[in-house]
Amino acid sequence: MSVPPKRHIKDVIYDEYLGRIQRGELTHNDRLVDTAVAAEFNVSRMPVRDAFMRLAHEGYLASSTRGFTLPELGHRQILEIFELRRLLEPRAAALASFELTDDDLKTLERAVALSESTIETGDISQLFNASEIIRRTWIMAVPNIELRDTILRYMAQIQAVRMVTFHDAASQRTLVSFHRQMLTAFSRRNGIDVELLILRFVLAGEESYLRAHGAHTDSLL
Amino acid sequence: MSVPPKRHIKDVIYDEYLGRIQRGELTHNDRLVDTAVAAEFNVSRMPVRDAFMRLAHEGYLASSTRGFTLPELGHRQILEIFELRRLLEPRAAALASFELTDDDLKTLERAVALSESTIETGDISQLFNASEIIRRTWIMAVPNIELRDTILRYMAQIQAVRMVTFHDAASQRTLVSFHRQMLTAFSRRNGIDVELLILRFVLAGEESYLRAHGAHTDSLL
DNA sequence: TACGCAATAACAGTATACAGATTTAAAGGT
DNA sequence: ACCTTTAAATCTGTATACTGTTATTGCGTA
Repeated sequence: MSVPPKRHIKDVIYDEYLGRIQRGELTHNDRLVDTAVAAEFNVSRMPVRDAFMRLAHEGYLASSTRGFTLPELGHRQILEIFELRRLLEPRAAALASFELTDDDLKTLERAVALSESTIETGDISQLFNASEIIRRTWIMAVPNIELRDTILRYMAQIQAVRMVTFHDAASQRTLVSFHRQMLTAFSRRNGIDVELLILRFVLAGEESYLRAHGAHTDSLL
Repeated sequence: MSVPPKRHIKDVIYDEYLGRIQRGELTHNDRLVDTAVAAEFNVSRMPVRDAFMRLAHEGYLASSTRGFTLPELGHRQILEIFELRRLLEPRAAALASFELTDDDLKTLERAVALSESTIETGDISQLFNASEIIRRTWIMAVPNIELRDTILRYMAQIQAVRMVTFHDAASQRTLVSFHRQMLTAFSRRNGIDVELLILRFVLAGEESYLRAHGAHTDSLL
């Protein structure tokens, strides 16, 4: 008989908030307090606490003496993670290129169309969405599970970088152009092209970030 | 006045057991039960539970319905982590090569001498120790903290691989030879040499593992 | 208005208690 | 002896209660 897999409360809460974080539904103003969330779910503080502590240890949340918030990544930390991405993502994407299903490619196609439409509309949040869909689609196709999980771990960095770069028109056009190129490379299941393209993509992201960061810190002087 | 940094019990327990695991002081026969450890430390179950759950989520322990044990890595998982190591460790070691202090190099020198002495004595546990010292020394010198933490996370794989390869005489000699070469490359602070050497080292480890694994599974037929 | 200080509130860490699940042990039947 | 069923022990998940620490608030003072 089909056993309802009896999920633990803490796992339900964990998944729920991991999803919210990864979909960018939380802002830096949100303060998560276990007692409040516990009341919301009609459970005790403990499973919520377990879930939040786990998210904090994994880097998705920052714990303070006053609840949990989104982590504030330092400039240095962001640059360090760019180095990790340069090492991991080209290879991972190349591996994924052989695994993407036709459905995945259709998803990519729709997301790329969405991405390109934002050039006209200037709708940043749609560009956010499109980027996220594209990224998740190929990452989920990475057959090396350990590699995939390692990449998934620095979601917070991706968000932080997007936050500071998406408002720059030049970076925006570059991004959309990369999206189109990714679709092409993935569609051809050309691992070599994908590997090089993703490397260039990460490097371009780093450049955009440095440019935006420089502009921002300059304005503070 | 100097504030004693008031460490939480759960963090003390976490550090204690992380150390024991990383030093290889636990075997697969050991079953860790929070109530038992709690009694040992004269604390309640909760902080011990927090510590063990964290270790489990980080991959250092496997949780079952009956306490925590060392994780049993599958063949596939071990191979996947070898791929991660190929991508990360050459670069990380190259970065570390510029950061190693003279003290670090002295430590490496002693460890390499210890490693070489095991060719005569055949003392496997000493080879274990030497490998661990060498590895930890250069990893701790990696200046990119995110990269370093990522590498430190798959300690369990390292242990598992050592376990199955160290009893093979050929693998043993190869390992000792690599240790000597690492000392040379690190001493010269030659990033290029180090990068290539570590790549070859990881590849050799993978070969040894596959050989040992093949021999083992063959014997089961 | 700005600053320092104490009272207060909010929250995480820890303790204890209990319930649910699962393995091990025991008992009984073939 | 061996399989099946039942009972007991064991351990985790969750709930509730308490404690300690730290941020916040509000008051008094310059």
